[in-house]
Amino acid sequence: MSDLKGVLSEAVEAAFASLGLPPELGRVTASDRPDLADFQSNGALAAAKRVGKPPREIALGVAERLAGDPRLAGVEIAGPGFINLKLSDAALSQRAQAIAADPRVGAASVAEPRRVLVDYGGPNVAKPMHVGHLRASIIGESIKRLYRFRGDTVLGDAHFGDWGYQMGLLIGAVMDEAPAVAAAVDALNAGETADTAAFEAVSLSDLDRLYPEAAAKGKTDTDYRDRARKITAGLQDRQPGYFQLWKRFRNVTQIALERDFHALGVDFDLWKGESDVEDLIDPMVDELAAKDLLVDDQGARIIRVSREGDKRELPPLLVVSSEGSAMYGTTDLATILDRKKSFDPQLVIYCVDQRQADHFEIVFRAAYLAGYAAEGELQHVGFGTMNGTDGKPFKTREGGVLKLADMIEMTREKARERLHEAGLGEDLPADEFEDIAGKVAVAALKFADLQNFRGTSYVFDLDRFTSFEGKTGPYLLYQAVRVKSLLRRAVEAGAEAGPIAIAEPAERELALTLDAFDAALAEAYDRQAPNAVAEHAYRLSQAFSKFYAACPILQAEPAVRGSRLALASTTLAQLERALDLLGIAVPERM
RNA sequence: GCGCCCUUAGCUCAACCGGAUAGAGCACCCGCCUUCUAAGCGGGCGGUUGCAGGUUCGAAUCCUGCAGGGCGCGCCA
Repeated sequence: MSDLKGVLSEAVEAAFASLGLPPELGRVTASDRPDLADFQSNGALAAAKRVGKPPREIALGVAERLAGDPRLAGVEIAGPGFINLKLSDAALSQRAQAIAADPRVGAASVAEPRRVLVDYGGPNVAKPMHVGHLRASIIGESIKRLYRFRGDTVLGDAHFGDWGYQMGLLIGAVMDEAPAVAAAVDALNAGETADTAAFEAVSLSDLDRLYPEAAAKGKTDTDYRDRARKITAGLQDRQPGYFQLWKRFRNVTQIALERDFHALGVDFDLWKGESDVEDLIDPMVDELAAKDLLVDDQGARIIRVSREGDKRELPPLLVVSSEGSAMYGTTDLATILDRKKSFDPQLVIYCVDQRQADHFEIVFRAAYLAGYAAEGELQHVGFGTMNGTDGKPFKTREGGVLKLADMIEMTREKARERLHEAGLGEDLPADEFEDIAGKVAVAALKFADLQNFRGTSYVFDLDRFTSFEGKTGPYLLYQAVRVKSLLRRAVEAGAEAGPIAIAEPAERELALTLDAFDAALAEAYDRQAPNAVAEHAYRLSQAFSKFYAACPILQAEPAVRGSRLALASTTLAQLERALDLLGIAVPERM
C-alpha cells in the first residue's frame, strides 16, 4: 500500500520522464503551503538548471501532462516554478478508506528486512538507574519498536554491566558487613560445602548503599583496592564463593531493574552482560594476534585503527593492558564477536551517549579489521546529554543524582494531583486510577524526551515535564481517550462506522494527516529519529481535536455520522500505533 | 593543543535531499462549555536563524573565518 505522496510521485515522475527529464525530479512532498495546495513538487526548479529552460516553462509542461488526472482537483504553478497539487475529495476519501481497512493503518514495511540488534539501556549491577539512563532507555526502546514494526527482525539487549573491578569491590564490601556471607564465601572458595542462605539476604538496597562507599574507599585506600582486585581476579577464575555471591548480585539487580524498566514501558529481549563474553576474550586475543592485528606498545597490546584521510590520529584500541587485563573496549569487541556467532546481525545499533562517539569508532574499526562485522554494520546512535535548568549536564556517576525510580514516582504523584484537579477518574477503582497515573507519568516523561531530536542536548525540567498542557504526552493520551469515549457512546447509541466521505476542511486536514504517517515512519527509521514519530502523533492529535471541535459526530445524519466514526476510529488506531512506537501506552479512560 | 557537537521568538524545542510567508508548545492578551471528556478549540503578540563573508535563481540548511557554549582525547567503564 502506497501513500498519496508516493502515488502522486509516480504520476509526476512519469510526467517529467515524458518531457525527457530525469524522473526523480518529480518527487512529491507534502505542501509547505497548505493554504495553496495539498502536495507539491519542486522538480522544475532543479530541472531548469540542467536543461537551461525557465522553471515555470518546465512546470507548465508537467502541469499539462497531469491535467485530467481524476485524482487531482487542481494543478497550479506558483512562485518561481512550484507545482502545486490539490487532491480531489474522492481520492482523499478513497485513501482514508484504505487506511481504515489496513491493519498497519497506512504504514508500509521495508523491502528487505534485516536482522537488527539494538544495544541500549546500559544498566549496571548495584548501581541504581538515574536520569542519565532515561534517554538511552527511551530512545533505544523506541528505535527497537520502530525497526520491528517496519519489518526487521529485532532484538533489544540491555548489555548489563556486570563484571570487573566494581564486582570485586562489592563482594569485599558485602563480606565485610555480613560475617555469615564472608564465612560462606571463604568455605566455598576452599572447596567446602556451605550454607548460602546468607546470600539470599543480600538485597538491592544493601548493594545500593555499599557500592558508593566501597568505590570511594577504593580510591583512597590502596590496601582496600588491592584486595578488591584480588577478589576480582578470583571471580574471573570462577572461585565458587565469589562466583555464587556474584550471581546473587546479578539476580537481585536484574529483577529490580526489569521491574523499573517495565514500569517505563521498556522491555529487553536479552540481558546479556559483560560476564557472558568473558570466556571469549582469551581466544579472541589469540586470534587477533594470529591475524597480525595486535601490536605491542608501551607494554600493552593494541590495535591501530587510524586511516588515511583522518583529520587527526585516532587513538588505538587497547586490547590488553600492560598489567595483562582486558579493557572495556576488549569486552565490546568480544561482544561483537559473540553477537555475530549467535545472531549474525546485519545491523547493530548502539544507543549510547554521544560522548562515547570516539570510543565506538575505535571499537568498530577494530571489529571491521578483525572481520567481526562488515563495514557499516555497526552504528552508534548517539544522543545529547540531559542538562539541568542551569544548563549544566546532570551528573551521572557521583553527587546528588536523581534516581530514575524517584523521578518516575515524582511524575506519577504529579499526575495523580492533576487527575484530581481535573475531576478525572474519580469514580474509578483505585487500581485503575493508579494505572492511569502511571501511564500519564510515562507518557509525560517519554514524550518530553522523544519530541526532541536525539542528537541535541536538552534541558531536563521536571516542572515543565509535569505540566500536562500543550505539546505533551498527556495531551496525546487525552486525545486518544476522548476518541475511545466517543466510540463507546457510539456503540451505546447503536451508531456504526460507514464509508468515509471527506467534505469539511477539518476532515480534509485529518485525512491528509493520516496519510502522512508512512512518511513520518520512514524518516524516523532512516534517520533513527523517533522525534519524527512524536511530531506525527502530535499533529494527528491536533488535527483530530480540530475535527472534533468543528464536526459533530453522533448528532450528524447517519451517512455523515458513519463516515466521521470511521475517521475517528482510524485516527485512534493510528495514534495508538504511533504512541506504541514511542513506547507509550494509552489507558481506556481518564 | 587537536578533534567532534551546539548557537533559531522572552523560555523550551521543530524545520524532509537547499525551495514559497522559518513552525510548535510554554508565558502574555482576547474569545468559546444547556451538544460527543475544556488536560480542549479559535484568535492575537512575539524572528537580522550568534557575527562576517562566500557559493546559488534561491541558504537556518552547503563552504570559509570569527565569537560564545558543551564534550572527547591508551592502560577507569
